[in-house]
Amino acid sequence: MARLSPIAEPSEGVPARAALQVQLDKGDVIFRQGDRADHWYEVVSGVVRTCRFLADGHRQITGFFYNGDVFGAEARRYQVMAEALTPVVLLRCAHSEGPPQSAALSRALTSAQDYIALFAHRTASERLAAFLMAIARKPRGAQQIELPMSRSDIADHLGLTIHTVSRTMSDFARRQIISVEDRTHICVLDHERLSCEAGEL
Amino acid sequence: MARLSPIAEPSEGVPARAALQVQLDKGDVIFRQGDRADHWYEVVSGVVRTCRFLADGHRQITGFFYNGDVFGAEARRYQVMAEALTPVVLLRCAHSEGPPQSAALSRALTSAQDYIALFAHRTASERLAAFLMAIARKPRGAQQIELPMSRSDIADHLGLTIHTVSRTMSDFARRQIISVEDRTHICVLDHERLSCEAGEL
DNA sequence: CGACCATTTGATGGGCTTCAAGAGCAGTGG
DNA sequence: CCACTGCTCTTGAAGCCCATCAAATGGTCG
Repeated sequence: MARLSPIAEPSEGVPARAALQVQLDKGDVIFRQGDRADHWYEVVSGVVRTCRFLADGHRQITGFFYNGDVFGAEARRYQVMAEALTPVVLLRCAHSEGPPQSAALSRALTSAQDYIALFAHRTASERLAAFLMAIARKPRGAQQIELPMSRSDIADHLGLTIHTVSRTMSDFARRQIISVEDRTHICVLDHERLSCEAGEL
Repeated sequence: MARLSPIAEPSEGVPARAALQVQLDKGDVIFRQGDRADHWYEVVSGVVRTCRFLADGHRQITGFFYNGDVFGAEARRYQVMAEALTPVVLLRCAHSEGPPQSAALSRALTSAQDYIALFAHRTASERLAAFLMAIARKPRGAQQIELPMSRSDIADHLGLTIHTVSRTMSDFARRQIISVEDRTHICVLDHERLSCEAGEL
């Protein structure tokens, strides 16, 4: 599963320190909920998802991580499980070599708070639109965006059912806000109306 | 408004450093959303609430903080506003004297994730029950719990309306799970059924 | 008392979940 | 090549939960 390459140079912002470049296949588990949190990661390429399982058995996808994103910056134990959604290349940094930068932690905290805002008092349309816009910002600016995650992943991320996600996606397509090429590729046809749907008036 | 006392000793876990003890009245603003985050705080006594305003004008109460809780550990700028819900005594630590412990940050991150879990796929009963149980754990173990926050605060914290909060509270009382003494005091009559309502089967 | 505010309670409607079924697609094997 | 299987995704119909609209109650303060 994991192929390790020798020492690699971490990206800017991260002080020089031992960082191992790790290569993983689609579906590989990076760490599990409850494991001792002895490393934190930065995505070089590919997409990672983190999720946790709730008391009632529901799955909560807490985030999708792209190039440059940091995850697993918890202290002590991981609060979530991390999996490779596509083949990925990661930089792995040991906590022993210094705590995860408080910069990384507070970035995580900020995104957690943004994520909370997504839930409160927001309709399915608002959630999905906000999600699509966030994804659209991620890679290059092309209006064609790739959704490496399943509908089920999106639903578990947005706190909806796959039915509602699918219905809302179809609704956006019907109204020419997006067009659905296939399951994993959509085009944003009208950024303005999409951001309007997201509630950013 | 703020009465500052000389140097005080921070609580365990926090290395010796300059910490100012601050005393505030009910309603005082501790910091505002967007302010430069130059201090972080630990509650000595009283209750603090943090909130942010969303694009649509809605208010989101992101947390209530009791004795020993840390808030305002953001880097750069505060993401939320903090207010004294009751008269409070706080320890105030400057960021300049070292970053907020990554311990404090990751505690904040953990509680943010717990908070997210509260939102996803949970009914009004589950949310309110979980909230009441969290509050009940906060001070001493007495079954009488105090709610220094208004129904509106609770609603904005749980992503519900005051109507639903009130209705659900009445429903719990009708079913003898809690009893409502007055607006700010309730008793938990049946912890087991309350935790059951919270979804912790 | 009377004004004001927070809270409670009732009635109605809308949005999302749930239940149910069908469509599209990859893999397997005859 | 084509059934057959299993999966994800889509779509339709019905019901429930919560927001909304509306009004009554209770407490505080002048």
